[in-house]
Amino acid sequence: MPTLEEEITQKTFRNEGQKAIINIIYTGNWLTARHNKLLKSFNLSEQQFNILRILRGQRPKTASLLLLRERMLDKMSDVSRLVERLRKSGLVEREVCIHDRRSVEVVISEQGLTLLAEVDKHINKLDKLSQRLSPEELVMLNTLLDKVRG
Amino acid sequence: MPTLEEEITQKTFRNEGQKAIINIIYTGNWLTARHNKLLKSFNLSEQQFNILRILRGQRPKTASLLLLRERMLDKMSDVSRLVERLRKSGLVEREVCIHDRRSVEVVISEQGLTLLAEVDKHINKLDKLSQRLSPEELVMLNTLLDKVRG
DNA sequence: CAACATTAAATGTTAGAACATTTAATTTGC
DNA sequence: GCAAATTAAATGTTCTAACATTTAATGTTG
Repeated sequence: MPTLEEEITQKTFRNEGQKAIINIIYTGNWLTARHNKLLKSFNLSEQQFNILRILRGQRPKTASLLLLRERMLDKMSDVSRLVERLRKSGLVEREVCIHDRRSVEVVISEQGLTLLAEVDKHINKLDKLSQRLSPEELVMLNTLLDKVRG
Repeated sequence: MPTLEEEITQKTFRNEGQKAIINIIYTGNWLTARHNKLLKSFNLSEQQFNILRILRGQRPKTASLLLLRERMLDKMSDVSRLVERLRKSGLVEREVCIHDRRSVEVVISEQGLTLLAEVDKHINKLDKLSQRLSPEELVMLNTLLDKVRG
C-alpha cells in the first residue's frame, strides 16, 4: 500500500494536521476520479449525475432550477444549460411552471430513471471495493470528518 | 454543527460505508473551496499553485514539463499552456533543455518564491482553523484515509 | 546512415465552468 | 393600478480542462 507521501512525492509533512488536510483532499479526488471514470462510460458528467439523483429524490414532485442550484454540492451558476443538455439527451423533462411563469419545473424521465438505476449498480459495486474498513472504523471516520468541518 | 445529512439534504444513507465515501468527497471539496477562495485573492488557480509548489520543492534543480505533469495531483494534459501563463505572470522561467532539445526546463522565479511564501502563510492559518482534532485523532484520520485507498 | 519508432511539447478543437448581464414575470409600495 | 424593486431563468463572454492531433527531436534497428 503506497503511503500518501510516496503518492504525492513529498518527503515529509510539517505535522499530522497538515497531512490530514492534504490526505482528505487527495482521497476525495481519488474517489471522485473513480466515479467520473465510471460515469463517463455512461456519457454522464458528475454534475449531470448529481442533478439526476436530486430529481429522482424529488419524485413524484418536480424540482425548479432554483432548487436544483441550491442542492448541487458545489453550487452551479449554470443549471439552465446543464438541464437543457440533459433534456436533449432525453433524461429529463422540463416545463414552465403554471403558477409562476418565471420558474421552470424539471422531472426525471423514464429513460433517466432507467439509466440512473444502471449507473447506481455500478457505483455501489465500485464503492464497496474501497471498504477495507470495519464498521467501527467507518463510524470513526465519519465522526472525524464531521469534526474537520466543524 | 450541521450533520452531513443536513448539508447535502439527504435523509439517510444506506450504510456507514456509503456515507463515509460521500463524506470524504464532500469534506475534500469543502477544504478545496476554502483554498481556492484564498488562492483567488492572489490571482492563482489551484493548478498554478500546485505547479509553483512543485517547482519550489525541486530547487535549485529545474523541472521538465513532463515531470510537472507526472507530479500534478490530478494529472493534467495541458501543462504547456499552464506554465506559459505562469511565465507571462513572471512567476516562473523556462528554457529549452540543452541536452535534449525536446524537453523544456522550468524554474520558479524570485517573484514566484515571494508570492508563494505569502500564500503559504495564509493557507497555513486557514488550515489550522479546521484542526479541531487532537493529535491522536489526526493520526487516526490519516490511517483510515490511507486504508480507504487501499 | 537511413527509415522507422518513440518521446516531449505545442497546438487545435470542443465542451464546460465562472462570471456578469439581460430578459421576463411577479411582488411590493405608494 | 402602476412604477419600481425583486426574482428566476436565459444568454453572453471569457477562461480553462480534456481530448486529439501535429511538430520536432531523439532513439533504435536493419
